[in-house]
Amino acid sequence: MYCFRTEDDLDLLKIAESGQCFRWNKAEGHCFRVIHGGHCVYMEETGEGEYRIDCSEEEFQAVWRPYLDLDLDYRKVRRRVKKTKDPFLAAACEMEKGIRILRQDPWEMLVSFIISQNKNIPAIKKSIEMLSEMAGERKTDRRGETFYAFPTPERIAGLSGQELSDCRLGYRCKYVSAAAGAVFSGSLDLGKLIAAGDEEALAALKGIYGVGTKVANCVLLFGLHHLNAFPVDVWIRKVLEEQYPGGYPYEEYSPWNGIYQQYMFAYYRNGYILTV
DNA sequence: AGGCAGGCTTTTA
DNA sequence: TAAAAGCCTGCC
Repeated sequence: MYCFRTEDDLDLLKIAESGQCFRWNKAEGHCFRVIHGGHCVYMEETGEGEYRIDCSEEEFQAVWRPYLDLDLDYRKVRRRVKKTKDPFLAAACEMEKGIRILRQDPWEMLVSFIISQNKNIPAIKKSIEMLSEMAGERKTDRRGETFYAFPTPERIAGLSGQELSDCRLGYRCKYVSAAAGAVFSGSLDLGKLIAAGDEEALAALKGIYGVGTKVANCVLLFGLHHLNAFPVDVWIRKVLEEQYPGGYPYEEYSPWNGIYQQYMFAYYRNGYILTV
């Protein structure tokens, strides 16, 4: 059991509902069961700014501290937005503070966001769990409960069309296969894209069959931690049309456009209340 | 060349 | 029945 404090933004519920992660599930009380790679922990906010994770300090430092992106000050990110100049984004930041951009596994994000197209979040989660059960390593968490690690590219590349279809992937089966093949064969090196420039990484991702601009930007932001990536989906498209008819000031918010995107996405989808 | 309509699996509300 | 953190193909 490891406990830590932070004065910075960290709202587990908001993160769980933010749409960037699909393997956070509510356990008892305000506790979340989080699967990340081959790890599974229970996380809980035990008091104002106080948190508890059922792992060793070594595991926290090595795995969960980077995962939660605790070394970036999100208060500082929010403070850049001036209420007088940009009331919509300022309100979004204030309402949705506590969201952070997790450092998730690039491969898992690639598959997850390929699956996400034309699905709602419960359906996305179900497919990911089925895929993990089908091809992921079976493990046991600290409470003795079974969980399945997200499958490797090799294991997914080895699944038959029928097996993928059984995970309710529908027409996305061939996309997932193509991605697994590209990563397993080495023609796509996701690790190398972490340090690559935004444009280069985006182009490499879009080279995969089934990956368009929107999915590629989600992988950039949530899998490769390119915090300036700005996925435009149907919700953000509406935000841009309604709130920024004269254009959105990307330059001004660089290199954190992706973080602001998350605030706006959550704010708008939750039914925003703009108080000027 | 670049833009647009139509189709695609399945689940959810 | 429509919509869901879309993308591909074919047509113009």
